[in-house]
Formats: sequence, C-alpha cells, structure tokens
Amino acid sequence: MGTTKTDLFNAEQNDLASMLKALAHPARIAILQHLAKAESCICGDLVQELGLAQPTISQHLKELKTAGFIKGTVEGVSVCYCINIPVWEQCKTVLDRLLR
Amino acid sequence: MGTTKTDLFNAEQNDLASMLKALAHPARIAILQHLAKAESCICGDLVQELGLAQPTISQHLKELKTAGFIKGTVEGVSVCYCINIPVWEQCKTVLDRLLR
DNA sequence: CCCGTTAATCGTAATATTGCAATGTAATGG
DNA sequence: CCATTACATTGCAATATTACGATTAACGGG
Repeated sequence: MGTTKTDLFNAEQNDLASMLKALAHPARIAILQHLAKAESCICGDLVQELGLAQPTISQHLKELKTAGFIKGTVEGVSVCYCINIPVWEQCKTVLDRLLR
Repeated sequence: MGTTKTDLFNAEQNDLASMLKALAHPARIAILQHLAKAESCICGDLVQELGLAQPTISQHLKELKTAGFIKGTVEGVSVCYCINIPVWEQCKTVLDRLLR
C-alpha cells in the first residue's frame, strides 16, 4: 500500500496526474513564476529568492525537469534554467480537454 | 521535516499548489472525467467504474470536495456528485496567469 | 595543479499520501 | 423495529514526499 494503483488507469490519466503532481508544490510554482518573470534563466538565485536550502531547490528543479516543464543548460560553473514552453502548452491543453 | 514550508510562499502560490494537488491523482482525474461525461452526478457507480475499494473512492471524493471541484447532494440513501464549474474555471484562470 | 564557487547527489528524519478492512451512520423497504 | 443499502469514518500498514546536512563532481582563475 501507499502506492498509487496506476494500472487501474489509462496513460492519459496517469500522465496528466504526474504532470500536475510536478506543479503541485508552492516552491515549484514559485520557481516557475521566477523563471517566467526573469525571462532568461537563473539558478543559484532561486536559493536566494525562495528561502529553501540549496539541495531542496536542486531537488525541486530536478522534478520540474523530469516532468519536462523546464530545461537546464550548463553555463560554465553554473546552470541556467528556463521554461519549456511546448510542454507547458501541452499540459494546459490536456487539462482543458479533461472538463469539456 | 517532511512538511511543506508554506510560510515561505504567498497565498496565491499555496492556493494554486493545493488545488493542483487535489487534481494530481489518476483516480481523481478519472472521477472528474466520469462526472463530466455523465453530465449528471453519480456516486456508488464510481466504485464500479474505477477498480478501487469504496473507502478509497470516498476519500478521493472528499479531497475533491474539500478543494471545491465537486459538490455532493444527498439523494435519499445515496449521494449525488457533480462538478463545480466556477471553481474549475477559476483554477484554470490562475494556472493561466502563472505563465504569462 | 590547487582553490573557491556552483550545483548535483546521498543519506536520513519528519511528515504526508494511498489504500483498505472494519466499523459507524443514515435513510428506505418490509 | 429490523434488515438492507449506500456512504462516511476510523485505524493502520506501506510507501512517497519534503527538507536539509554532508559530501561529491565539475568548472574556471590564479
């Protein structure tokens, strides 16, 4: 137990659920907002902006990246993150299709 | 630890996160899809439709109701659930505002 | 080549979520 | 009033998530 019974549901339902789960945390929403506002990408700044420790931010970034919502490019010693628009659009489309 | 540090974020971020969390489970998505398709509301049928036990369905319904996405009205011995359109619209609006 | 800076990863504690059996509650039919 | 039917609640086991200290990996400057 404690595990979601994914085999009971179809791919669309499971995919949408995991996309939404990736967004369903205030820190990850705050990260997306910051990336949207900053236009270009940032990284260590997020640790400053939100009050969370560096490993925590790194973990949230990883979840957003795994879900496809952001992309990260190594820029020398730092990493530059930015929003992955197509995935975002697709998420909204699927969500829209849900209730109509 | 293990708790989300909600005090680090503003109300909009926390509210959106909890709305999305309510949606972020395939069973709850399946429930919403079924309610949308059936137009009118249903209830015990959901236990049949999805392969989950009755207490589990009841718990998911409760979470959706707490988040405001559905409403339930007692109809004799059974309970009739239906989608709460305004909350749904508002969720999409807030989500839209996030990335733009 | 060493050092500092930046970020990912590991390990772990605290807490939340998922799912269900058992039980409780409320209405309905007889 | 009793049995039944439809749900909700409780309690608990299994697992997932959140957060962070400690450590590691990778790059650039001297």
